[in-house]
Amino acid sequence: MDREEYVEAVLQAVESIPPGSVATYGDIAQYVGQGGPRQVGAIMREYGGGVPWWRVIRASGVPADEVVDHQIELLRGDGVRVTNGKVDLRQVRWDPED
DNA sequence: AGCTTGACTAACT
DNA sequence: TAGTTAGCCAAGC
Repeated sequence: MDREEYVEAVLQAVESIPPGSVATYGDIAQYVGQGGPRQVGAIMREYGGGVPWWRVIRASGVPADEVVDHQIELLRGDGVRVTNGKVDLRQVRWDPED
């Protein structure tokens, strides 16, 4: 699989995250079946502009340091419960089944 | 070919 | 609960 295809796959995965849900970088990597969390993060940095990138957060439930503030707002706008700057993964974690 | 870097993680302390 | 450490994977030099 070429890097370009990998990027597409990741972007697609992110696009398929429904409003009100979030996924971790690791989840995306796992879903795509290739690369790792860091690769996903790198892609979001470059090509994330066209997808709901704010629904992708760290496994700890906290968004990337760069965009914490903005991202939290967007998430809340999606109806995601955010407690003290952290997302409650136990309840809004994305399930590919949906 | 070897080293550095980073929207990451999980395990330890 | 908060810091640190080691592992991770691909890209760029």
